[in-house]
Amino acid sequence: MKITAQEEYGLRCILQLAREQGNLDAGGAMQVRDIAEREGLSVAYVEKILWTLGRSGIVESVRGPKGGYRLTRPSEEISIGEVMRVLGGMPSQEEICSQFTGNQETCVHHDGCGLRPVWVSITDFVHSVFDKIPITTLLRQGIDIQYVRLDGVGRHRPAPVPGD
Amino acid sequence: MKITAQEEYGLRCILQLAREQGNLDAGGAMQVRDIAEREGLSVAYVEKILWTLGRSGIVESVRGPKGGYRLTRPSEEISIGEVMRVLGGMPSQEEICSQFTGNQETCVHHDGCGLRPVWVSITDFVHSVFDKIPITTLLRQGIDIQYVRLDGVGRHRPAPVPGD
DNA sequence: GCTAATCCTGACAAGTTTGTCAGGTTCGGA
DNA sequence: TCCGAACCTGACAAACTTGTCAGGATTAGC
Repeated sequence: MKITAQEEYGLRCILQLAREQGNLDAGGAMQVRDIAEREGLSVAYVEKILWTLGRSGIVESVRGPKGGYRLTRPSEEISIGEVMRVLGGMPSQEEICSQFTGNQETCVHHDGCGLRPVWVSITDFVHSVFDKIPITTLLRQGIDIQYVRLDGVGRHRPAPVPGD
Repeated sequence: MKITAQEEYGLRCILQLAREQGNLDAGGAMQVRDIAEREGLSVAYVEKILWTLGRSGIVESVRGPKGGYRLTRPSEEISIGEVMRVLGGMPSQEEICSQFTGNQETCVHHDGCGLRPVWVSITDFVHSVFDKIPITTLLRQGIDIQYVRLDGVGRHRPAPVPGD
């Protein structure tokens, strides 16, 4: 399970915008050059990444001199899962079933898990977790496992929930 | 975030071994050819994957005629995270910090999250989740999100748990 | 101790991802 | 109105991943 370079850098760029969001005037934007400099990336590469993010509506551009990029929504409302999906790392359900079927035309898991490849199980799961985590979590602390209750994972019957 | 082909196929091979585990005599093993056939993969490729798994002690080989592969431990004791790490998709902590630093020599996150790239936060998190899920979960049902209680992820204070 | 079945392993071609380049388009301000 | 700062975008070389190939090493059974 790998984070692609685009995901890493895309998230970093988004985090730069999130940090700056409070400092900007209404209508203000952050320049690609500044982001590139702070992250140690080339301007061309940051442009490419921001273009991808822009196409899907997470960030928007302001053209012309004094232009740049900014988030379209408050950073608290953007989830890690959303950003990762946009950056191409997380394939959608439809794409999944056409991959990883080996040499045969149809999925070969005759019994047990039916047609679902392992892929789907794991990706589904990761999706549902990261869709619930806002990017601001990464600004503060990384993702703290202590806030995820893992009781019952991998068992058939949910373990009793200790009175919270 | 991508599952690599090796992870997908490696997990499938392990699951084949796990399914067969009960049917085998003590000392018995499953042949590469059978696994390859059931998964629709080439024998050569399955050999390569099993060799990787063998090197790290998750499976072991029996050479000669009637040889093959088998798990070294009961399948309930093998976690998805362990298998994924072995198959090369999940880099260890040490490897992580030497990657993804952009064009500069040192990590450029001056403030906020210190030296940790986004990479580390997310990978740490995924590790700690998958290390708790045995591979047998994939045999039964995929990973059922309903058994993972996500309340509070990404918030500072855990949300109340609704009565089960 | 042969033989054949089976695992073992390094080298390599094809495909994908990564990051750069070069040239375009838009638009605020002198 | 024109200039230059800044975003926009397709094409491409380098690096990595994937899956195959060919030949080698081990050992059960005769």
